Amino acid sequence: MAVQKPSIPKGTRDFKPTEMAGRNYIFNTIRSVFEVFGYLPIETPAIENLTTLTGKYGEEGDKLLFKILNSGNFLDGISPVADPQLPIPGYRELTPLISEKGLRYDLTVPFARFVVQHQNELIFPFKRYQIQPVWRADRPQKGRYREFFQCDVDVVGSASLLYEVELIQIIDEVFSRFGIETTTLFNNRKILAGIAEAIGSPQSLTDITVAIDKLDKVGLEKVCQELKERGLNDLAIRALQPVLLMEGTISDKIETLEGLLKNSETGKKGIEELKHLCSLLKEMKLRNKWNFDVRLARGLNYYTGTIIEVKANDIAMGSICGGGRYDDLTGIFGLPGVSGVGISFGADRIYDVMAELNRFPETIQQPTTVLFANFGPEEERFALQVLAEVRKEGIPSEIYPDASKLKKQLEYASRKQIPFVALIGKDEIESGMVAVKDMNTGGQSLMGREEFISRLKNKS
RNA sequence: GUGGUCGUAGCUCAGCCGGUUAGAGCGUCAGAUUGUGGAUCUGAAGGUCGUGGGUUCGAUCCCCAUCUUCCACCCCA
Repeated sequence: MAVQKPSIPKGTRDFKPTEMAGRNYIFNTIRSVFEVFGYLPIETPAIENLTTLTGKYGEEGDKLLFKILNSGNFLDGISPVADPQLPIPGYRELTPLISEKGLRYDLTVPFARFVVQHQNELIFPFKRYQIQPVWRADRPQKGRYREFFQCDVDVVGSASLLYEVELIQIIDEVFSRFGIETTTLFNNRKILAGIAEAIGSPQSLTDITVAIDKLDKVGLEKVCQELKERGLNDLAIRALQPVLLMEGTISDKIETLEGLLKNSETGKKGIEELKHLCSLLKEMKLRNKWNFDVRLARGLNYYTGTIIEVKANDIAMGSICGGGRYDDLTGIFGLPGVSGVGISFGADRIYDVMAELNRFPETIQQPTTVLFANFGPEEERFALQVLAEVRKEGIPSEIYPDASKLKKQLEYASRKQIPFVALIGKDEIESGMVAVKDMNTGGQSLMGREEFISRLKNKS
């Protein structure tokens, strides 16, 4: 058989030990912040029933779902070309027949499913965190992978704005610990809905949000042009101008919106929530910036209230954290009227930002503390005993597998950044001492076992 | 899904107008040095030129397809 070139699917990556050190540092930090705020972990399967996933992320989202072909003969019982009289079904019709499972696209929808399924066993408000990979059949590019980790915190079973505040505090704490300066932008879907109402086309909420989301990128003119293409009339577009051009402090913006939305109940509710949130946040003394931004839209269509997005200040990268409130995500699974709010940290993007900004602490690598050199079968037996003692003390240690030249053994230690090498040869066995070489200074000294171990303990 | 881009040794990259046996640096391995790493020197190994077709007397080079990389759009973490 011809050897095949080893490869992994597009948009996926292998992680070497040095990279894992950074990744674990990120996961551990985020996890410990989540726990400080009283969230508990759950996990859900990588694969879900396709019916759980489809239709939750909009039409675009459905296209990005990885679907799993049914096991066995997935064509059993369906034969689209057997009868030439019948029309050949499109992939939309065919997909559910040959695939009934898919890889999860995010952690929020599986969580909603989880909550409904276990509703009688959970304590509400239910606060959970979840750190697991998700998959999207997207085309890879900067900061975009087909397999990546999300770190979600959500709370369901309460509509309290206290949780919005809590999530923004979590964001602040996480990025402070990472040393990344961020800006947390938020908006409220109810305000966007109110705007759509106010300009007389409530049905074009999505079109409006998608278009104005691009304002920073493409400018006012193109946004208006796009709105026109999406079917908005000139009057509506003109009515939208004050929103698009809105500047100044949060209270300035709120004032503008109050004028515009005075006839929209939904809009007024949104403004009220916004004001409440801002007044709470003002008292929190956060270290990172935050701001209200009407132009923030977010495409995920299950959001109904506050929406949140976080960007790193010093680097061009998509959002590194995002989320919002969803009033009825559990409704589709048969549990209506349960409000939830949550955010998701993009661990892989955070890694990229940390790497580029050089924010990883030096101490995250945990290399072996001591290597026992190998001088042959006799010495090996003796070294093994000392090694066991050292390991009993919890000191990461290893022995070189064969009696290669010392040069080679030391080089191995040097490359693995192992700070100490224990040399136990015939002389040492006789005297009961250990020769310890300090790889940083190059110096070497003889010591008894107890001193040896306490020396390693202090250094490790 | 749309548009563009990249692919030559483990890594970073040369390779002239299409022409003999595809090169360099770094790394790897061995030795100089049989109980002492990082330096130096000597030597060696390592290539389906991403893959598959095509044009040509002849293709790493030109054409087509495909995979992969990176980037923009869409969308998003």
